[in-house]
Amino acid sequence: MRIVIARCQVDYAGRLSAHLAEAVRLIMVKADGSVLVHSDGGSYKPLNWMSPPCSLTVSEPDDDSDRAVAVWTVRSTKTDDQLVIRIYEVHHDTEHDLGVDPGLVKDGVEAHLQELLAANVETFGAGWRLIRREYPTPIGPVDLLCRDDGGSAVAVEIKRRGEIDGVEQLTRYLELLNRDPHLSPVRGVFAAQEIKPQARTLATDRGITCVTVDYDALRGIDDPTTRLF
Amino acid sequence: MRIVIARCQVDYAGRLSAHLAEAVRLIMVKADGSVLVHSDGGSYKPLNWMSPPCSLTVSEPDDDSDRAVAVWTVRSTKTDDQLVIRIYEVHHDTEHDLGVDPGLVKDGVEAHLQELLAANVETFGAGWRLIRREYPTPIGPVDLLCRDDGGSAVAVEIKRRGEIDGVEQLTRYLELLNRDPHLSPVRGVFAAQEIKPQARTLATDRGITCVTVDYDALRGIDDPTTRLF
DNA sequence: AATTAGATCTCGACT
DNA sequence: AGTCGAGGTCTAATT
Repeated sequence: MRIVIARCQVDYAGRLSAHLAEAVRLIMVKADGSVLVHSDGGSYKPLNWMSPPCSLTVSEPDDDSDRAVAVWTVRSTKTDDQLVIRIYEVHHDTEHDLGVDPGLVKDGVEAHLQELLAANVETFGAGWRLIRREYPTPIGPVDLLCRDDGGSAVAVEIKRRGEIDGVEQLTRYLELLNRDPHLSPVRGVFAAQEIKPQARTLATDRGITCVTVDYDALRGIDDPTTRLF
Repeated sequence: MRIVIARCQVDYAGRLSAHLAEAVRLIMVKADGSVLVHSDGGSYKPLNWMSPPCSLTVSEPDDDSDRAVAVWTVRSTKTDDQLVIRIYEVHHDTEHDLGVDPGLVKDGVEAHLQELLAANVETFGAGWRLIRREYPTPIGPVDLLCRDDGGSAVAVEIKRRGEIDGVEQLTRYLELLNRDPHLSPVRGVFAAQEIKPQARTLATDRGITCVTVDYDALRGIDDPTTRLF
């Protein structure tokens, strides 16, 4: 990885055109040839960048009036996207061998939440039983199909964050499931770590029960010895 | 901006939990306190990060058996998100004053395309007139509502890249607009710089006309003196 | 503050 | 290879 701190001007042309006026920025050139231009603030997103696969060519300015000490042109190999970096003053330029990264390990995503809830359907109520996970319907699988203590079918939609589109999705599933005489009547449960007020209102209005799930507590129930990493 | 190249191990706990095993990585600390951890590949997205506002505290490892030379804890000020970076070996550590960035200037976005097409509806055909931009419907505004040379109403949906969901959106608008006896029959035009084959097929199947727009040419028509930056 | 829609979205899974 | 959905989405405009 090459790290350059330089006064530069950047132009991107591709899916859109974007321009960065002359200023001091960090230019990161990764081992795969990708280039990132960062300012000293903002978000984790670079101001400008080129994704791999791409190639970097260094040249001198065409125009003698151009004060640039170097012009970097980064071209995408797949598309005709192009990033032109005019470098006016180099403050820092180092190269580092980072080696291969073992990569990120994630925990806590929706799939794991579904897994935990499937193994602990009594979270929704005593006497609940799981019919199956990913119960198929013509428009896609329902996260969980259960029977409550009274033997009634319940479709459960699980989200990390419960928003309005999740309620819409569950509503569509319920409409289809209720056409099946073996299941009908099927009611709905909307389960999420956090449910937005608007989503809760819509769900309640449609007779859907909202359940906020404590992920850590649930993981504790599932296996009290489980600890992070 | 502080640039550190170090052998490190990273743990994030917040909306999810994520872990990075020990390896050499770039750690970027921006002026606003935000922290980015990059590997020598992948995309512009860091492996792990903390968005501002947040604070960084440096400590020594609690456990004597921990070989770490330093432990950085980055805490979000707003949420209880936390990033813990255990540093085992520092390869590089420099600080740079970048100053304030003038910021990115974009050109070529959908809004500008809509503006240009509104001013040049004859792009779609001779004799076309604009009824109005952002013509309201109960499910949101249609980009352009026009009348063609024969006086028939035409709804125009504009996208930078025409994909299938854009055709679906236009279809919903057309269904609503055609309920209005003052407008009906209303036909549709799907305009984009680039239209995906699947979107084109669906549009054609529904009697929607596809128009690919040359943004640069259109800008030239609108004002021949206009040049980028 | 909350909501909506776009993003050079990115990223992964699945077909 | 294309399509679909989720994201620690982020971001900005709008209500």
